[in-house]
Amino acid sequence: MHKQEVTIYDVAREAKVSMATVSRVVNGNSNVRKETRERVEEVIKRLHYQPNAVAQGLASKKTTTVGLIVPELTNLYFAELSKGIDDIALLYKYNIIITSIENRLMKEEQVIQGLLNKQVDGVIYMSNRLTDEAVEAFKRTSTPVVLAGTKDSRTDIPSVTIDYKKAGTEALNLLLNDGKKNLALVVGDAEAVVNKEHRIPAYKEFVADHNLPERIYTGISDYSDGYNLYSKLIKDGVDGVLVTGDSSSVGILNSAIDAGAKVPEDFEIITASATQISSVVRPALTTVKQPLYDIGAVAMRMLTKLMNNEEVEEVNIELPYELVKKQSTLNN
Amino acid sequence: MHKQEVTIYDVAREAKVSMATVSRVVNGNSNVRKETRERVEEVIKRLHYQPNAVAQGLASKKTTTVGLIVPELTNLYFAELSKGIDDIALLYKYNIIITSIENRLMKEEQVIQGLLNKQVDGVIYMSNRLTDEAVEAFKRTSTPVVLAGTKDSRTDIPSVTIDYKKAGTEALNLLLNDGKKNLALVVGDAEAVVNKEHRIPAYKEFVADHNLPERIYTGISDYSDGYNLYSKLIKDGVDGVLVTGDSSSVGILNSAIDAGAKVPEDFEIITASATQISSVVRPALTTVKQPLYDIGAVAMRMLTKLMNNEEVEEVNIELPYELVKKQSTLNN
DNA sequence: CTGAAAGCGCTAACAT
DNA sequence: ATGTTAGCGCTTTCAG
Repeated sequence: MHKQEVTIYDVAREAKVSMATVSRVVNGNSNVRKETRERVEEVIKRLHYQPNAVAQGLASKKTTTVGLIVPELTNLYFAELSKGIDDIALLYKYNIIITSIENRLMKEEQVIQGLLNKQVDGVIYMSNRLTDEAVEAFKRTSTPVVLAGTKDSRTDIPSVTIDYKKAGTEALNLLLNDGKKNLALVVGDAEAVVNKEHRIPAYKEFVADHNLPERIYTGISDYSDGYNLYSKLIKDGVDGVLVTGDSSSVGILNSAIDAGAKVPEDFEIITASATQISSVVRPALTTVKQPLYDIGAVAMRMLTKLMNNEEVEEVNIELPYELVKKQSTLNN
Repeated sequence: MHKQEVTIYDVAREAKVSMATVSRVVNGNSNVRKETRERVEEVIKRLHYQPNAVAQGLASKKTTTVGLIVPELTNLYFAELSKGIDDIALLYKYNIIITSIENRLMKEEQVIQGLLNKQVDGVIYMSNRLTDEAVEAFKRTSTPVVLAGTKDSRTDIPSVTIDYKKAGTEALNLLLNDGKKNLALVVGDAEAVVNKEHRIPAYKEFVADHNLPERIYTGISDYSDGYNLYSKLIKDGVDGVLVTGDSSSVGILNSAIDAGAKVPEDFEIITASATQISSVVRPALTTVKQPLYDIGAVAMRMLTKLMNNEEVEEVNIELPYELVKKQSTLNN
């Protein structure tokens, strides 16, 4: 922030009107005579006047900025969500302050507080692990918050998701139909709400219903986690896996290939979150295709309504997903 | 932005000091007696006072916010750069406003102006195509700007990059040493500074020096571009390619595999920007491994110095890269 | 339709 | 070490 050459005051003086009138012109207030407006606009252009958004924010109590909280920047899952958010934000002229919470230099509540101190008009939270502290912080503030790709059972925070439980069950059914009898669930963070309350219960229910052994592997988050897990899966006799993470599913796949396994004949893989990564590997992975872009876009749209105190009929939106059958399953 | 319950004034009254003293405490100014400080801190805690960053910004002319300009959000190349930036930004307590310019709803200069209006303390620009308008905007402002992963010959804007020319030559040499004689260069945006002024000239020089045919394919940006290009490459007799994009190189690879080509025996591929994508495919791609995280981190560090009016010895930094030999080349 | 004036919440001289 | 006093640049009643 450096010297601001031209202020609203300069424009007012030059156009021989008051600051108030310039402000009206800048903000498109209709209560300005045509000639006055044109005169002011001419001066604005001539002087290259640009309003100071910080001063506007202080005076109006609106910053036209929203905060984004994401677990990690280098994850295509969140990047695709963010793109949906970004497009809608642009449409409604909001800027985005993005904060990742992978770096443990700052606690999550501090990150949220920092955003609130910056007076963001709203927040979109995308971490799948909604901590108690975060929930507390969200409850304390009157700033609207929307969860994208995650939900919370403790509260009524608005959210946009898919039906994770149904999607999981559907995927497991595909594996079962392909004749696989030893189905495992591979998850990253077992405490993540979506896993804990949706995917894991869905899996447990499924194997119980079908009299199958229960094999849940947790803490498998990245490529190498997945790669290293494969041998254990084989040792346990697993012949079909539903993997929540994208990179980890690819790790398992490559490990299987390297071990000479035949995918999908001997071993089937389905990933529960499809991004670019899972579509470029060979054999291509069968995936639960979540409408990531749409989840982000709908979440941001909902946030604009909330920030505008508009009526929002449904605050917990579930979007449709698709089970896309590729070559990592037999698809009988 | 909603009702702010507690202001600095409330704290001052409650602690029986002036606003100035509270401000000093909040900002860690040492000119406060220990007991006073503690009393103020107690009140701050008790009242849950949080400074309003917008007001601070207006009064101090510093927003502790930097703007990031990236071509697209869903590209791991930029995500990895951003991660380096983010980590250093966190360290120095800067927030990040991220703006992508893929959406043509707004012209680039408007995006930049928007950032400037928000009074960001600095800008990091990552688009590989630095337009004249952007350069003009950067020249007009006194807000520091650093280019990350790109440079500009028209101006002296600080930048952090690698030696693209040298890296390209080295990669081409590898292909040549493997016995390939019909080497192609596959680029995305031919007008991108890095391509136009570094990679393409390096390639032209190389093929001229070695009496090889010159085959440059431009406009190949994403996976399907790459996938579709392969047949043309084969028709042209190409047996080795250096590909600037990550997704497009994977597209070429998969297309080659699908066509039954033997990689690397019949056809070699090197990608000039390694991200996660190029390492999970099989055969794994030989890559020019750019230190993306470091480029981002160094750029952000440089920006902190610039924002702080500190001395910066070298404003055009080149970081070391590495040619990582994988299975898409013979590596003789 | 336009202007005057009072802030928004905080920082930064300048005094003391 | 602490308080006083101006603003920072803009929006927003409230008059007229």
